[in-house]
Amino acid sequence: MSQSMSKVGKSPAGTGQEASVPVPAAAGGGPISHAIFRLARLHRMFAGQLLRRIGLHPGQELVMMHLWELGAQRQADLVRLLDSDAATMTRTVQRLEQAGFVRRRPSPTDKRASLIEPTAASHALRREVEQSWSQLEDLVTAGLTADECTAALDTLERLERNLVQAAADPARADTER
Amino acid sequence: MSQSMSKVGKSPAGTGQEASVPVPAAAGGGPISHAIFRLARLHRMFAGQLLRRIGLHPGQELVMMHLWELGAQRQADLVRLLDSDAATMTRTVQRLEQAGFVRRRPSPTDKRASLIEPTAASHALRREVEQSWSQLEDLVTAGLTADECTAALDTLERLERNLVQAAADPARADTER
DNA sequence: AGTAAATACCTGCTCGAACAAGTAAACGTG
DNA sequence: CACGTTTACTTGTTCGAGCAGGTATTTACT
Repeated sequence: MSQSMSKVGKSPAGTGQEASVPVPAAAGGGPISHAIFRLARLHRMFAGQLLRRIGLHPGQELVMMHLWELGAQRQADLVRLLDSDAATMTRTVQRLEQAGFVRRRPSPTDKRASLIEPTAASHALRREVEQSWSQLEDLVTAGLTADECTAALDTLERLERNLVQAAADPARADTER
Repeated sequence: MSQSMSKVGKSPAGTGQEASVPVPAAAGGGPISHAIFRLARLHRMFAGQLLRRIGLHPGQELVMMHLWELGAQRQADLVRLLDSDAATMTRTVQRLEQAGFVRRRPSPTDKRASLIEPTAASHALRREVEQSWSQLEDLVTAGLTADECTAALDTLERLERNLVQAAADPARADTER
């Protein structure tokens, strides 16, 4: 957390013009991009903060949530579920295993794969993780009405959709149809 | 990029109900948080994609932009400007130096500090970096009217402000006044 | 059956992010 | 001037993320 948490309340209060946190200058081009960047940073920081108390590192909680909800999964399934990377998943699972939150069992049908399942010990964390998530949600949506939340969600998803589409398009645009 | 870019267009087209990308399940609690998470991920992915072609790693471009705009800075100033970490900055600067985009000069007034300045070689990148930023901005705001952009920016900043405040508050709430 | 291609994982490497310590220089105050 | 504190940076470690191979298996096709 180092910096961020301590010196976040910048504005000398009065100008009423500056945004809220860092980059007063170089952000000129790409205000939205920059806002996404800052929001994401703060968000990750808080999530990390919350998770740290539980004993998980950011990212691991997503794996656990999926395992708790869907039961044993192969790593490849987790990769697809989290839209993550096979290499990252290998190491994340190794660490979760070493931490005792997860266990590996060879797949009965595929000698290449192994099934990852949550341990009994991990279930003790579930409530805390879910609580942290809703706590984070409360923080970020503080002072927003239900309607405003919906609107915010729409906005976020709209931006997301743009990027998703941009990720799919580039090749097409003429192959498209 | 691995996964994300390739299998991003999920929905079998027709249900019209599912959001757009990963986590169909475990996201229940904290829809906004989750949306922020996904958007940030995609956004970082694109930024990384763009920067990679230029020869910079995500994060380094921000340092360079500040240096180009403000001229030589001490590491401590960069840390404050980017709201980053001193340790991270040390290594980022080392890598930028090694890559030839930055040079160190001992501060004339403070033997502890060194001034970081952009090299001539780095200036060749400036245009490309700025172009990439606006390209990313275009992608993310595709199909949005100016008003919608403003609204989106407001939303993002609203959420950001909530987190900023939450970072400042915890101790207070009674000390507040 | 026999071979080429796709899959499931693993390992090594670079990088940013964050925490913990540690060193050296600059300050502040008595 | 001496003493304690703050400041500027460095180094070491863990972790997620992403890229580039590398090895068993499984599958698809001829």
